[in-house]
Amino acid sequence: MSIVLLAKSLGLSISTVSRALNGYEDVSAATRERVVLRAKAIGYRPNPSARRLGAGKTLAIGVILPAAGSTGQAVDSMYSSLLGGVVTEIEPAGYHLLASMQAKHDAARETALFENFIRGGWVDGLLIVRTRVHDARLELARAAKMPFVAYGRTESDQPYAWVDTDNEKAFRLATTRLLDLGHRRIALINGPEEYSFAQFRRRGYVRALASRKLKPDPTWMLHGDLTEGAGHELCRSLLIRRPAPTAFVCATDSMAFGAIAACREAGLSIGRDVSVIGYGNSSLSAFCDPPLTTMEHQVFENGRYVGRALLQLLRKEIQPADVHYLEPVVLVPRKSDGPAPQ
Amino acid sequence: MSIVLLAKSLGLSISTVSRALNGYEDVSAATRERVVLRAKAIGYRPNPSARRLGAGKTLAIGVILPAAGSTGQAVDSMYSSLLGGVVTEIEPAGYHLLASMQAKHDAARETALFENFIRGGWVDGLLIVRTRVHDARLELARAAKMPFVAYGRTESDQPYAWVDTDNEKAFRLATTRLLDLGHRRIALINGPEEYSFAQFRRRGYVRALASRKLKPDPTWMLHGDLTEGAGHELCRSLLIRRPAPTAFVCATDSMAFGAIAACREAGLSIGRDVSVIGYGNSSLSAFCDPPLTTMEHQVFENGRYVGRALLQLLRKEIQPADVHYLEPVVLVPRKSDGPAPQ
DNA sequence: TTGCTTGACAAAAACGTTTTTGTCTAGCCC
DNA sequence: GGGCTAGACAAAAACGTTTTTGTCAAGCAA
Repeated sequence: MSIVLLAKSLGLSISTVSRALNGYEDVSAATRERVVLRAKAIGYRPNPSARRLGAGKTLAIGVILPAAGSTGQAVDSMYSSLLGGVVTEIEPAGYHLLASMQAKHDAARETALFENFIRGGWVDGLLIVRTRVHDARLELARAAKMPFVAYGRTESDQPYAWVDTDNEKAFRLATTRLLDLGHRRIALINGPEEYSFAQFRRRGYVRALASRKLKPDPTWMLHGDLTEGAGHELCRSLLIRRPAPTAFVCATDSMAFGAIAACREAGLSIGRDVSVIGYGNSSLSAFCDPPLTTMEHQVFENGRYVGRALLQLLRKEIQPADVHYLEPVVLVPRKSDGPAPQ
Repeated sequence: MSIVLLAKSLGLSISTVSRALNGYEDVSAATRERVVLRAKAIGYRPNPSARRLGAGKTLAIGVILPAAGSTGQAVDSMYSSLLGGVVTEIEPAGYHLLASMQAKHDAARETALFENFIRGGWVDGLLIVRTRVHDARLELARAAKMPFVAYGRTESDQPYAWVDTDNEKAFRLATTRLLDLGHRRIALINGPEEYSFAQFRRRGYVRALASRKLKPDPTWMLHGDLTEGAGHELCRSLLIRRPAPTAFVCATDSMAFGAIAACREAGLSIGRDVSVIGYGNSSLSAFCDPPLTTMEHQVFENGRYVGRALLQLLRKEIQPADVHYLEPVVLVPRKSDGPAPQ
């Protein structure tokens, strides 16, 4: 009954107070000021639930966090920074972030959860993270006319809003660097292949090889979870081949650390006998031994971009097709790679 | 108008339909079943906004994510797993997680944000993370009669619900292990001292020393951000002292990795010349070189515990004083520590 | 029979806003 | 002076539920 009291204390009608507070033009400047002042004075805060019902808006952006790895017991830590960036932008506009989580790596359950999210009227907009090559979520969101921004691209014949890292360029750069160092047997330790980022990375890797007339060997492009364990396992399986790779490009720093462990177990010196490049420029990468050559990835900033884009989409200031932000990628050279051994 | 249509299609009143769906006793079993069936058939989903307004509940749990480090540009990655655990539990009960973020390390702004969260009617309950020794947030939540669970203890004369790790025991175990290995000059590389966990860890360290009649030296207990950079810096400042420490107990694995880097730069062999113990059992700790001796910390599981406690508090099935869960801590011995050098 | 209780449902109020539509006055033009 | 417009505010409807209160018949005891 709060706005009622406020209106009463001002001798105005509820509607005038509401319109004054929401900045409508049909309230005189003097009245508006009086209302705003009094509202502040008595500490009036519009009830969000009532507001939502009245305006038909939820003032919330939804996101479904993907579980990391196959155990489903953790969330990829990258997302906390992404969400931090999003919240930083949407919070001042009065929006909040409604987080759900996908318990397991299960596309069907994920779709159901997603549909509930959309259809249930929980949110005004969506953040779709970790896109797949073919991603049913985009179609669902579109069908429900729910504004969204995808973090990562996907295959779609319709325009849609996306923010992505230039994965292809990143892996082209990394692979080219290794080629320039004289490596010819370069393996790719990639993430799960259903995710678009893995496809882009693979493409970058393949193109770098192709530009030197080298034929990429599919058995040297492996996929696994984005964990140290998977990196370790995949690297090991590559090292026992003859001839073995002399260099590894990894989908994340975590995988790179796993690969490094495997190389070390095989008695190889990192940066001399074998080269490893990671991705993400995690805070650790500068402090490990040897410091990891990796690719810089500004997750927090990307989150901010996503947040701004979502707000503009909600206000219909822009169209989905206007949101195509490809984060430039920078290689951070350190000591985990070096000239190819003879 | 959805429930209206559903009611109409059944020839029942809105109230009966509502009560049937919400499991009230004054609806006959037959009618209830008929309603539930039809609701499912026509895909009826109660509008959350209306529900919130009608019931005076928001069906949301609020959390304010603390920024990591002093830059405020990232969120501590630990929290994504904690939130994952919380969501896993509250989701099936129809609750969602509303996330906000604290842009900078600024207690005043944090309090304002927090108050808005509580007073604004955004949430039914709160998750208060990274508690301080004196934490204004608890008083605010209590004053607003908002149920909450604190992740981490604090100094308070009132009972409150908390879930915490046994930080004291963890650091007692770690320090004792080093003492057993013959170390006498053990330094503590701790987190920011305003946080309660840092106090508990310090206490564990001090008590372990005291139990061997060793007098803890305050200049050997340093505080810093929970980052590799801080761990590196603090460790360096300790290594130039004479006599220098032969062992380091660190507040997080990240700090430990930083400390290890500093030791290596000083030409020390980890596990031989110097011992380092971390905390958190991060996925990396098993794969680094040498594998890191650390303490196991089940963040996801703790999140689940928090989620369950929150639900029970909201349903008033338990009192805040009933929620006192101290996660047992286990030391995971690996290779980053060893006998004290002569 | 009367009165009371109980079971099953319905009517209506309440939740606190926003939005739509309405009213009234003053000013202006012809 | 009549009609029109614009400005400023008010009344009332709408949003879609939940909750409170009401109704009515059947059953039962005295």
